[in-house]
Amino acid sequence: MTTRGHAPDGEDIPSLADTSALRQPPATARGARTRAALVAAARVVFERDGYLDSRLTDITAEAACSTGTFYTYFSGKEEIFQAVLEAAQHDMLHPGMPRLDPEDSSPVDVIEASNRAYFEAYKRNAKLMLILDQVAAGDPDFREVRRRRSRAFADRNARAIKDLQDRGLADRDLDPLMAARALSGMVSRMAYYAYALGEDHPLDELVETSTTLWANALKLDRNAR
Amino acid sequence: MTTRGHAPDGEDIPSLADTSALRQPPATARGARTRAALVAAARVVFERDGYLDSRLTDITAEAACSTGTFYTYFSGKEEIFQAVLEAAQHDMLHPGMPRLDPEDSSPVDVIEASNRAYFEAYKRNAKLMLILDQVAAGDPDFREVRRRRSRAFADRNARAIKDLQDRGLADRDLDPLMAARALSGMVSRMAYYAYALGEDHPLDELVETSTTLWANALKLDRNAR
Amino acid sequence: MTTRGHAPDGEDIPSLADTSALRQPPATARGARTRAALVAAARVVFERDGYLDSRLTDITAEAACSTGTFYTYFSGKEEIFQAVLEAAQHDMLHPGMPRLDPEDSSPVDVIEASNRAYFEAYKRNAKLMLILDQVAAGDPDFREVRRRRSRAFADRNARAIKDLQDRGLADRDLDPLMAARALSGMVSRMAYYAYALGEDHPLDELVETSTTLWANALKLDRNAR
Amino acid sequence: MTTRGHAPDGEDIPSLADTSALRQPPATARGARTRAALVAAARVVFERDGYLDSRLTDITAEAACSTGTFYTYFSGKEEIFQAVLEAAQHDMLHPGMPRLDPEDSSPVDVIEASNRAYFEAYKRNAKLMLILDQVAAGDPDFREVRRRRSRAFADRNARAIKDLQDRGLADRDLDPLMAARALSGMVSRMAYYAYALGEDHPLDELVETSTTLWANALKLDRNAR
DNA sequence: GATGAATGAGATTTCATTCAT
DNA sequence: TATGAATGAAATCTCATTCAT
Repeated sequence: MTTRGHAPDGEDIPSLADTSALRQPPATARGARTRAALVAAARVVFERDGYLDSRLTDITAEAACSTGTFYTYFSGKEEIFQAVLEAAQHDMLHPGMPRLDPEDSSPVDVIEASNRAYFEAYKRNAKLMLILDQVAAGDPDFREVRRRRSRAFADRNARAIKDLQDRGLADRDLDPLMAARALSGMVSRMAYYAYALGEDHPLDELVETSTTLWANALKLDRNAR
Repeated sequence: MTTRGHAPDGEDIPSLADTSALRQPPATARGARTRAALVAAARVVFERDGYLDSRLTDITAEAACSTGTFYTYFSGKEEIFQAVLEAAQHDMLHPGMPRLDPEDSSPVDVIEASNRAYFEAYKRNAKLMLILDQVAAGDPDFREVRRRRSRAFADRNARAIKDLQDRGLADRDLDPLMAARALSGMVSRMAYYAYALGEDHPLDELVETSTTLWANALKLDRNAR
Repeated sequence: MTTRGHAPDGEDIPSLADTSALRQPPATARGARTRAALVAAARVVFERDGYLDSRLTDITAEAACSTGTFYTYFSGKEEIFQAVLEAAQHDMLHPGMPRLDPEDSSPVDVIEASNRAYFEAYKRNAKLMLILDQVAAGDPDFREVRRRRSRAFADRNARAIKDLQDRGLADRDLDPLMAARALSGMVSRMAYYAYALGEDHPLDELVETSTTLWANALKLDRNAR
Repeated sequence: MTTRGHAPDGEDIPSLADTSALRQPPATARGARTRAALVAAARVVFERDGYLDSRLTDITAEAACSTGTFYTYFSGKEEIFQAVLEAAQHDMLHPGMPRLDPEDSSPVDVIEASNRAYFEAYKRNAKLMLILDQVAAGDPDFREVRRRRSRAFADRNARAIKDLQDRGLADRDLDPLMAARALSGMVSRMAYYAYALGEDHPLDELVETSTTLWANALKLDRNAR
C-alpha cells in the first residue's frame, strides 16, 4: 500500500467520460470568465436545487448572463454537470493528505491518514456527492462510468492488500479485490450517513472506527511496518 | 445477536411516513383489485423507465385503466411510489432467512445467514433500490425517513455488538453504534456494486467476503457460540 | 304603495325559470329526506366554496350519500342551485315584515319597514346573494331571468310611486319606473356593501339613511299619510 | 364637490393590488408589443367567453403567439385579468368629463356631468364590469380590493357632501359617508341594469333620473352655486 | 333507491432549445 | 460573443357523468 492511499470511494468520482467531446476552450479572456461563472453558478444551483429540479435559466440567472450564452459553452445540463464534477474531482482525488514519513509509518497509519482525508473531502463535497448519486441512479451511462472507475480503484487497493497478504501482514483468506471493494464501500457509506444524510458524527470518531474496522478486517498488525 | 439477524441496510427501506395521509382503502373488492393492479403496474414501469422518466399515463396504460382512475387511489407519482416501496419493504425486511438451530449456531453463522438473505433480497429488488437512491437524493423528506430508519437498524445491531463485547467475544475498542452502521453500510454497498451497478459477483463470494470481513472487524471467534 | 312593501331588490331572487322541467318530487319518505339533505348540503358547500369552485362530490360528501344518488334527484349543479335558491327565496320575499297599522302609517313608515326587513333578510342570505351575483354574471339565461323579475318589481314599485305623485305627495318630475329601479338598486347596493363585502354597518344606520334618501328623493312629506 | 366629480362606483375598479408581484416589464420593444397584444387579446376573449369559460389557448391564439409566450409575461389567467382591468381602469377613472365653467356651474351641474360621464364609461366597459362581478363574487382577495377602493371613493364623495352641508346647501340629517355610498351605489346599479343586463335605457333618461334623485336626496337647491 | 368505481376529454403549466437582433 | 423573446411538445390533474352491482 503506497503513500498515495486507497481513496475509499474514488469510484464515486468518474473521470468524466468523453473528454474528446469537450468543445475547445473559449478563445477570449472574456469568454473564459463567462464560462467559469457558469460552472460556478451551476454548482451553486445544483447544490441548492438538486440536479433534476434545477433549470438552465436558474444557472444563467445565477451567472448573470442570458440563456442564449449558455449554449455558447455547453450543449446542455449534462455537459455543464460534467464540468462541475471535473472541478470537484481534483479535490476528491488529491485531498491534501499529509505526506507521511515512510520510515515512521505503519500500513495502518496510511489507512488512517487516507480515511481522514477522504472524510474531509467528502464533507466539503457532500451535496455534490448526493447529486452524483441522483444522476447515477437515473443514467445508465453514468452508472457505467462509475462502475469502471470503481473497478480501477478497487484494483489498486486490491494490489495493496495483496502486497500485505504476501508480506504476511494481512488475512490470506480474503479475496483481495472483493475485500478492497467492500472496505472502500464501507468508508464511503459512513461518509454518506454522516455528511449527505446529515448525521454529522464527529470526524475523529469516523476516522477511528473506520480505521479500526479496516485494520481488524484485514487482520493487520497495528505495529508492523 | 439474535436469530433475527442484522438486516445490513435496512435503512434503505423507509417505512414510508405519513400513513396518516393515505386515502382510505377501497370500499369494494373491485376497487382493491384496481388499486393492486396500479401498484403492480407502477413497479413494472418504474423498473423499466426509472422514477423520473416514468409517466402516469404509462402506469395507467400498463394497468389497463384510465388516468382518472389513478387519482381515485393516489394523489400522484410520489404516493404510488410509496405504495410500491411498502410492498417491497416486506420482502426486504423479512427476507425469508433460514431458521438456524440455536444450539448449533455461532454468531458468525447468524451473520452469514443474514448477509446471504440480504444479498438475495437486494438482488430481487435491485432496480427498485436504485430508484430509491434517485428519489432519496432529490427529496429531503425521503432522506429524513431513510436517516431515521437507518438509525433504528443501527441501534438494533449496535445492541447485538454490545452484547458480544460484554461477553468478551468482540473487540471492545469499537464504538458499537458506529461499527454497526459501518458494517451494515459495507454490506449494502457490496450489494449495490454487485446488483445495482451490475457487476454481478457470485453470491457465494459476496457472502463469504462480507462475513469474513464482518467477523474479522469485530474480532469474533469463528467457533464461539 | 301597499303594505306589501317595495322589496328593494326583489330582482335578485329569480323565480327560478322552468319549473316545468323540475322532476316530480320523490315518491318515498326516504327519498324526500335524501333530497332535502342534498339541498341543505349544497347550500353549505356553495356558501363555503362558492358556486364555481364547488364540486358535486363535496355536496354528496356533506350530505353523506353517494355521488350516484345525486343524479336521482338533480340533473346537475345548476338544478340543485335552483333548488337552493327556491328555498332561500321564500325568506327574501316574505321577510317577516311587521304588519303596520294602515291608519297610523305614513308612506315613509312603510318604506322604512320594508327597507329594514330587506336588510335583515339580506344579512341572513348574504353569502347566497354573492353566489347569485357570480352565477348571474356568468350565465346569460340567469341574467335574463333576473332582468325580467327585476322589471316586474320595478313595475310594482313604479305604480306605487305614480300613485304618490298623483296624490301630490311625490316629485312629479321623476319618471316612476326609472326612479323605482334606481331606488331599489340603491338599497340593494347598500346591503351588498354592508353584508356581502363585509363592511358591516349598523342596521339602524342603514335603515335610517336609506329611508331618508328614499323619502328625500321622492320629495315625500314625512307626515303625510 | 370638485369638478373631479363623484365617480359613482369607482369601487368597481380596483387598483389591482400587488403591483409588487408583477414581473418586470419586457426589456425590449418587441416584448412590450407582445405583452400588449396579449392584454388586448385577453380582453377580447374575456368579453366574448366570460372569465371562467375562457381558455389560455384562446388568448394566445387571438394574440397569435404560443402558449409558452404567455407565461413569459403572466403567471396565469388571474394576472392577465388584472392587466386587462388596469387598462380599463384608466377609462373608468378619467372618463373624459367635460370641463365645466366653474363660474357657471351649480353643484347639480357637476353631479349631472359626472353621472353622464360614468354612464358612458360604464357602457364602454359593460362586459368587463360583468366579468369583474363574477370574479369578485368568487375571490375574497378581489372583494377586499373592491371594498377598500369603494371606501376611498365614498370618503371623497362624503367630503363633498359634508362641504355642501356645511354651506347649508344639503340636508344636514344625512350621514355624509353613508349617503355617499348609497348614492354612488344607486348610480352604479342603474348602469348595471341598463348596460350589463341590457335593458338599454336611453342615456338621457338615466342621467336625468339619477341626477334628480341625487339632488332631491341631498335636498340640493338646483340654482345654488 | 343507493352505491362508488371508472371514465376521459380538456385545461393548465413547464422549460430546454432556437434564432433574429 | 451576448441577448432574451419565442417556441411547443409533453406531462399532470380535474371532475361531471355513467352504469354495473
